[in-house]
Amino acid sequence: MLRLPTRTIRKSSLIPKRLISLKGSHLHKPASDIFSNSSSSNSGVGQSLGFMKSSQISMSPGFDPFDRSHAAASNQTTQSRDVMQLWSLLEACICSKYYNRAFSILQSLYMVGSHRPYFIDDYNMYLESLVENGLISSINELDKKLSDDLQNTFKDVDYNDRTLAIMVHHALKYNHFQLETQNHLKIYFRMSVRGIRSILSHVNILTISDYAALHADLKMISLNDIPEAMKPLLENKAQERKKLDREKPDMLEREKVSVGGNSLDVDPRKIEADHNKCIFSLDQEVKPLEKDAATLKAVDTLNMRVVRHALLGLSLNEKQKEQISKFNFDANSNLLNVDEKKSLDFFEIYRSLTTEEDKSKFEKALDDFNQERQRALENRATDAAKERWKHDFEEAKARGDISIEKRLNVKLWEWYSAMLPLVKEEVKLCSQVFAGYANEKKNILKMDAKQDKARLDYGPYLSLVDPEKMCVITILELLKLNSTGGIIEGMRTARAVISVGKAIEMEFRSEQLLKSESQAFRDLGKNSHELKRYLQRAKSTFRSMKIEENKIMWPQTARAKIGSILISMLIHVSKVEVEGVDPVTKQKVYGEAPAFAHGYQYHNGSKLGVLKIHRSLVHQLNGERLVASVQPQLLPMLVKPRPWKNWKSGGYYYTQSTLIRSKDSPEQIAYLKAVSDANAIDTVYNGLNVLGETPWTVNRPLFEVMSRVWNSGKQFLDIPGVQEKLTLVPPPPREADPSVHREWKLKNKELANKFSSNRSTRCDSNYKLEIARAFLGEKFYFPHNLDFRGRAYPLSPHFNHLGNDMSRGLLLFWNGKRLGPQGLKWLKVHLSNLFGFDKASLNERVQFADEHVNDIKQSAQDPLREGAWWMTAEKPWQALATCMELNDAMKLDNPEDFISHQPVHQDGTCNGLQHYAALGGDIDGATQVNLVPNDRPQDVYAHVAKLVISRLQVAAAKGDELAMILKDKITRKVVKQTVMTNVYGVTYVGATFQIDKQLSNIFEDRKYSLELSKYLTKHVFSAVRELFQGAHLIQDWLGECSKRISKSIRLDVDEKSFKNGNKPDFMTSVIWTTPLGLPIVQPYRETNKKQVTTNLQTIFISDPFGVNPVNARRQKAGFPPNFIHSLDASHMLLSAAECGRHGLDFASVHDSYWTHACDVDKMNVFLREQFIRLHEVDLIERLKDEFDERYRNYVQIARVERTSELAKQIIALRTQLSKELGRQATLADEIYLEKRRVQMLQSEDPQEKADAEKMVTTVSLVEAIGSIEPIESKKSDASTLVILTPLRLPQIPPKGNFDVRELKNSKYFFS
Amino acid sequence: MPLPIRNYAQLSKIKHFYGSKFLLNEKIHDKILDKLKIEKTFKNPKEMKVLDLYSGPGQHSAIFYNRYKPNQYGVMESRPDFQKILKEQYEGSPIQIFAKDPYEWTSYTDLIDSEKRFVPEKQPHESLNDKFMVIANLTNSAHEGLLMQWFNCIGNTNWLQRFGYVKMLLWVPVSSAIKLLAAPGMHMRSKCSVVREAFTDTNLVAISNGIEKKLFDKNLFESNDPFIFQNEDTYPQRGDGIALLEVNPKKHITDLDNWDYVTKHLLILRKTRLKDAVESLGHGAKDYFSQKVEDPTFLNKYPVDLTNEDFNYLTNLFNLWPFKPDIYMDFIDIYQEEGMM
DNA sequence: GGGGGTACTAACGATATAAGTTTTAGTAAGGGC
DNA sequence: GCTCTTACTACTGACAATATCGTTAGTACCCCC
Repeated sequence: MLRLPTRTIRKSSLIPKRLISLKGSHLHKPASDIFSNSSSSNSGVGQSLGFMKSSQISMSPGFDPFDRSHAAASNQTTQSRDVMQLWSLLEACICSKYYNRAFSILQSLYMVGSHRPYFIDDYNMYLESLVENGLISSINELDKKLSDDLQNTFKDVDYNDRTLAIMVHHALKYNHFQLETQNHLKIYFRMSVRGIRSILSHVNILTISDYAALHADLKMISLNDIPEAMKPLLENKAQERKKLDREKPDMLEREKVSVGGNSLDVDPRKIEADHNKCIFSLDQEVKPLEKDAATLKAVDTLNMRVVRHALLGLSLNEKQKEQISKFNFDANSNLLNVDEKKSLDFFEIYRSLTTEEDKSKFEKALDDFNQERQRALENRATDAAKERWKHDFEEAKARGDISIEKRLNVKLWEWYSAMLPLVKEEVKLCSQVFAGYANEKKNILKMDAKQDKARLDYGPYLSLVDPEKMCVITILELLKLNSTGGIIEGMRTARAVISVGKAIEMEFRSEQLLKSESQAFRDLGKNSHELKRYLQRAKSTFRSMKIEENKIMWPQTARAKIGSILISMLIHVSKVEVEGVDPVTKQKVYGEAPAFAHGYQYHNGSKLGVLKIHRSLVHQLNGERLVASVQPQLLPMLVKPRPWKNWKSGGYYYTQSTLIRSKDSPEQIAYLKAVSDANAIDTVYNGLNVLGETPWTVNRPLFEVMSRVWNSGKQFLDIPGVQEKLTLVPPPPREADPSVHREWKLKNKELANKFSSNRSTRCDSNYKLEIARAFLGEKFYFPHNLDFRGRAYPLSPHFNHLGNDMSRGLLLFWNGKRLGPQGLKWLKVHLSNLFGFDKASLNERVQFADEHVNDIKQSAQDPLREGAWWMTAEKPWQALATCMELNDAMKLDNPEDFISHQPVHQDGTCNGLQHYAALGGDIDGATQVNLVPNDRPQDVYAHVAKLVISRLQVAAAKGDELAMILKDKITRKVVKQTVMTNVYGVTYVGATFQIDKQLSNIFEDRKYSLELSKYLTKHVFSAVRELFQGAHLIQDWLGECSKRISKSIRLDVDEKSFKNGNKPDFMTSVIWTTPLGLPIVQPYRETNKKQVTTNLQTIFISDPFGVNPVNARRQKAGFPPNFIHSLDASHMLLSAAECGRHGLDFASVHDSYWTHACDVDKMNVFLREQFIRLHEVDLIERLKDEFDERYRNYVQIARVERTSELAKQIIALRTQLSKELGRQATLADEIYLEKRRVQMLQSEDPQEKADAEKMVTTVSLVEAIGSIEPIESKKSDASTLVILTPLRLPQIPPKGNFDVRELKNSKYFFS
Repeated sequence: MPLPIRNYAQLSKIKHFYGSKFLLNEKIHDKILDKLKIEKTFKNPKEMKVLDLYSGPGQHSAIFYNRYKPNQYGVMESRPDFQKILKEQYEGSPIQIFAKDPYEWTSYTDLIDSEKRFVPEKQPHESLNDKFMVIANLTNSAHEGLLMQWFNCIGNTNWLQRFGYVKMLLWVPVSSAIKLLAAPGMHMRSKCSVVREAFTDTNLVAISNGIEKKLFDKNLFESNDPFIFQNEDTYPQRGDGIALLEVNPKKHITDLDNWDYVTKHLLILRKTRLKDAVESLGHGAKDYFSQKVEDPTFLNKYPVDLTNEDFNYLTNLFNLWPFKPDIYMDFIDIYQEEGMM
């Protein structure tokens, strides 16, 4: 039973602490005195973990979530949308060099008042482009342009230091030794707004030469003024110059490169040969990306040699040495090991190294090499695909191949070749239209005029990316989308056009980045190796800056439009050979048909636009390896991810990712940005960076087993077998009963569904395997970001440790650690857990493994033997990996000496319930989920099952028939899923369905089993409720809070919200701050989808920048589980950071934490400490305080009886108000008045304040009464009055007296 | 002895009408029957059998029975409040009450084939069955789907339509009547009106007052001369008006699957010239049809203007196309996938 | 020359579509104590 | 008379989309005063 020292008692003991921390006092020492260990030594953050700082920021009066900071320009939706569109169009026009149009867009932007303060950024972008593209031919011209623009056209705008940086950069294009130039420069520096350094900080405008000229030649700036990252480069440049002046550089001299202090002498002739070969191979295989790629290539070539020599300097065996010398270290031609023969197993080499010194040398070299490869990888994908098609095509042509079944790539090349001229023509037409736009339009034919009008819309976007690339992207995207969206042989048009548009945009972005990068660093060519380090650092500074700078996203409509243009061109040109049967002659007929066709399908009476892919092509696609078309942004990384520093800087190098995957919630981003800018969420970044920095590799033996299974094409474990084609049931005769027709339809739907889900899992497995193959022997990383509740996910979606058993089995930690005695034990426990034997004591689990030692051996040695033991595991692939690991270890004389790479998991027992139990203080509940120390793990599910059984027995005794039938059928398994999902707010129906899934195995009759399930669900729910009483009270409280919040109104509400009279749109979403300070905004709002006309059809999409009314239902249903998830996410990040700090490799799947076997004990200590740290504060109470603060002065709508005194007062007030207004007063008026009152109350002016206190509004009347509960009415008829009341949240439910600190010694908390 | 008939005041006391609407004026029912002259089809009404689906309170059933004294008159009603009043009124009378759900196909097979409590006479599909008629009230807007399915059943000659071309008197919402009766070229022309045109001769027998005639084919009111009754004689009074349709099934083509595919798809692009609209029928359809259709002006028509004859013609061509797509693949399987990104 | 009105067009909103029907919550009524 | 249960009807975001039509708002042009 629950003992109830009420929350108030507990609260009083907490008050002093809370008061201090609320004030943000530095005096407050973490309560870590209790644990004198290192866990809270993390300076600064301390006990508050970030919550206080962050929550204060996001509630401060100056913070407006709908301000432009997140890309919206003001709280007026339409305006922000306009700004966004103008921006993206501006960018597109500038990049396409449509400067006239760009200028007129600037003028439009200038008109948007709220945008004014930021306008100069846009102008700078324009100016920079003018300068870079040589459209300004003298210093004076630029001066004149600037003064014209800023003094006349854009009067109210001032330049900033960035503008000046552009001016400086421009001036330095001319001979800077001339006095005039120098004078200009001096003037610019004098004009500086925030000092010379501020001008010079624009490393993405000023080049090294610029810095060099200013510093070395003109002595206008001192070295200290130059940004840190640039200094070494500059110094080097200076030296180089000197050298250049002195003598011609000696090529041979520079072949002496040193790595890690080891000087390597190399035969110069050999290197020269390498060099040539390399250039040759580059020219042959891959077309240079851009004109200055040649320069980069030289660097790479040098780098290659460095890497090779570094590697050869290690103590390796002969075979390895030979492999290394044969391996082509050119990053571009060795993106990934597509061809296994050529590949080098870095992991194998690394593993064979014996000394730490060798290892670290090796890793250094590998990292250098991988830096280049990562760059190439992120930038070369489309070219690579195209080259492959071309290659296959030419090969086929050489062979004289004319077979009907052309190789896929040959076809693709043909389409590409046919499509390219069309695209080029269209691009040309677009630029003609723009030329016309400049000279004022002239009248043409009506049809053309319409088309041209459309071109004005999409033209700027279409001119940004090389037509060749656009063709490739279009083709690849469409192939990739085959059979998505439930369409059997095709895809949804809407998705296709958006995907293509998005892919074009992505390509544009990374191309931009690369282009500006190589531009910025173009003067740094042939340099020594040390410099590369600096260069890399400078580049990454540069990149981060560039990426962050980019706030522009193309509007969905623009994506859709260019996507549809490209797709319709492809539809037009792509043909496949087809065969059919003439229905009359029954002869085979051959012909040609479009490969893609646009059409429609109905679903529930609504139309759906589809792009069908021709059958003959679909067949071919099934056989192909499509790995080539995986976007590099979706692959693991070869180097450590860019660490998270702020909300949009982290992850891949050439692609922007945001900290939170927000699906179109500007509100969420605004909160995130505010706290990120205030550095209030560093704990989050820390945790996330630990996850990203864990190096992984592929488990080769396991891969080989899978590979064999895969190639057999047969179904195996969770890999579905190859399936030829979908065969549907023939239709029943026409006159068959309608029910038969219905059955037939259902049957076919089911078949199709099974087919496509099989296809997609097989396809998905294929992706996984192919990616794994490509990463065999590599060292790689998973960049992570968060979902909106703060849960971490790897960015690379196909292959990662969150994937299914197969993906997980394939992954190993790159780093190895000696097992030691505990490690061996944990490895065995791990195996036992993977078999589902996880509710026994640790010793029993070890014993389990020991008992199966022969099975382990056999599984490891002959995994594909019929009926091998590992296949019977709950998670077979991981079990096999562990068997192999154990087997290898046991081969040693002392298995404890084994260097283990296998991640060992520790899973929370129903983690959601663990958090609930801690929040609610349920002793029973806490015991059941192992928060309380015990000598063996508790099994909640079994316990609930027991409770259910006893309930049923009681009911059965009373003669309840259903109970009698069920009472012997209840097992742990029946209730498991329901108990688990109960925490996540599963609905009654959902739970019934889950239980039915279990019961239908026992009971034949579907209807009957459903009835039983319904009945049983009730009992399971109440059993869980009983066991976790406190937890459920909290769940209810959370639900009630979110319901009230999402039905509340902000005082400065938009008038538009009241367009439905007294039934306003509710705009308030539930927002809270996690213990780590991450603000969570529930993104559940009504979607406002609109039709957008494209070339093919209209598509139905939502505008991501709209601020729509909240979806109260989802807000309510989502909050309790989301809150818990935000806690488990916080716990995970805290644990990650802690593990990282202690040098553990760490990974997590939400509530399953992974580390090396030997570190499990340490990790367990950390994670328990962090859990305690998290829950030491009364989180619920803090949440209520936060809500009270955040939603202070919000009002809600209620109904009271008209006969009540309050109602009479309000009616009187309203009558009076109406009289004053001369019209019927509305709720909006009342809110306005209340807003005035609140504002005046906060006024500095004592008179005003006094007035406000006297002021009476309808809300203040309610406030005076206090509670309206006695007169509140649920009915909505004439007897009730609709009134506004202040938002009040319900009282916090009492808390049980479980003390979370007991957890410290509970070894089964996670196990 | 005639069956008792309750009046409007009595019947409107019923608690729930489940979204259905009924004409509850005895006199008007009589006038409508006068107008219908079902004797023309049922030469000897005393030999006929009538199945009255969703009969509601059964006022019209009793009126019909009193007038024609058919061989068998069954009402099928599943809604408790109606069942209750039917039982009170007609239990033990010649009107048989079947407490089954007319929505369920099994209700019919059970009633007719298993229980054999109501067995209509099967007649060849040549002319209207003169021994069996269906009356139904599908005025609940939720039943519109069922209405359309029943029309499909005429095409498939299954369900009650397996007993021959069975005349149906259907009470439907005015909106459904407009949809079904739309002629080529009209605003509301859609597949279901093509279905009606293809499988039946349908007349508008009676309709609520206050309906704009221009929503119907302009000839319809002249040729059918529907009886116009007052909304006040219906219950519940709120909601849109209702209409009575007389549906007479007729001979039609049997290649329904292809016909269905062609019609359905072409009517999506109802205002796109046929030459372009056909492309949505499959890969390369435009080429095929441009080549096969002989009359060049035909391809310049709009799908919305086509008659059922035209659709039959196109279906025929489609059927002869060697590269036609698999029409049975023309569906979407449930919404799956889409992970997080 | 200016203002007002008209004509045209873009833009937005509404509606129908097909044809097994579908959750889920909230409210009203009814029945049992 | 009260509370609890049941059943019906109201939700509709999964008409998880699109073609078409009608209306409105905006703009340009012309004519008249």
